[in-house]
Amino acid sequence: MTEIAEPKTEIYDPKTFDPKTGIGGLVARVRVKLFEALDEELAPFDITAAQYVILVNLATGVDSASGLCKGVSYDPGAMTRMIDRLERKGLVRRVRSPEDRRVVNLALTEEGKAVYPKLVASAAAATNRRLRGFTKAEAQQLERLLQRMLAND
Amino acid sequence: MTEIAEPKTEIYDPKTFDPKTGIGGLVARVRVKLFEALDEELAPFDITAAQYVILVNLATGVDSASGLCKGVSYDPGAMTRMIDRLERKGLVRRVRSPEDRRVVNLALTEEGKAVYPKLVASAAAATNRRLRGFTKAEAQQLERLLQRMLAND
DNA sequence: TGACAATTACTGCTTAGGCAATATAATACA
DNA sequence: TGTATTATATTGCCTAAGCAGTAATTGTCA
Repeated sequence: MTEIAEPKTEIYDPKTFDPKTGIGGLVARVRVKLFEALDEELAPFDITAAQYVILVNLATGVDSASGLCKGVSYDPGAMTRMIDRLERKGLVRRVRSPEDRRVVNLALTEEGKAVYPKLVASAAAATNRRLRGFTKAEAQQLERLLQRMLAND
Repeated sequence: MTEIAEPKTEIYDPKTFDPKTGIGGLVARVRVKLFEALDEELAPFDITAAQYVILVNLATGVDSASGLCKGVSYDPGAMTRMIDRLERKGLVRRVRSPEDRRVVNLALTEEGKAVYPKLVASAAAATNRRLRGFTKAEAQQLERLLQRMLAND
């Protein structure tokens, strides 16, 4: 019987796997801490971490609701309401696209563009707080490892 | 003027910080992917990833609602209802504590104990899927880096 | 002892995301 | 051309988490 060479990818043995210290649990807890720190830094601007993520995407090229949904794995319905909130705050503008009349083009307003750099600086500060004690090389290595996990699709 | 020696911990420069590739965004997206994989693996058992986390804590020593809240950074009200759901499913049992009559002691039912190992194996499989291409050493290094981020309080 | 504070669990209210159904517009193609 | 399929955005409904307020119990300490 010819066996296909199966790559050895069993990092965790299901028999001995410790769910408390597994990477899943760690990632979840780190994410909570990072979002807490970010919400704290952004509170003076009355912006939540979730809203900040949307603004980042709009500031860096994404210009439609469907593009946002794909970029941040968000439900279209939730996205509509998220944009409602950002529009009410005067940070985002909706403009029906002339080329494709199904799409609503999104863009930061002048006010949105004005606060954006401050939000980014706050995010950097929040991240730095959590990375206390890290060298730059360690932070970059962490980035690379996480990017490889993301790439596994 | 005497300056206090400030440790150099500025991993990210607020001026040049790229929010798209920052560790915060990466962690958030990796977490989404891990939870998707976990939900998928747990679907046959009709258990969500969030419920699984609670069961893990109950199986590994935590025995009260307040203990759970501390362990998983969860709101007490949300926890009450989470336990309601697990109790309805017959996986968890509430017993008023005789020592401290404020607390409700929690424990896995026989049925809960019976499925638990299968859930853990599913979680290991879900994690392994995301770690395809990783060596064991790389996975352990990722664990260490995440643990250090958690320890920064 | 007795008054006050802290802890634990719970309930109502609000906010917000996921899913399904819908309307509109664009695209494919027979 | 006309019809079916796909894409985009929106709305309603359901679920679930956070927050504030409450009741019961325990701890503190003057």
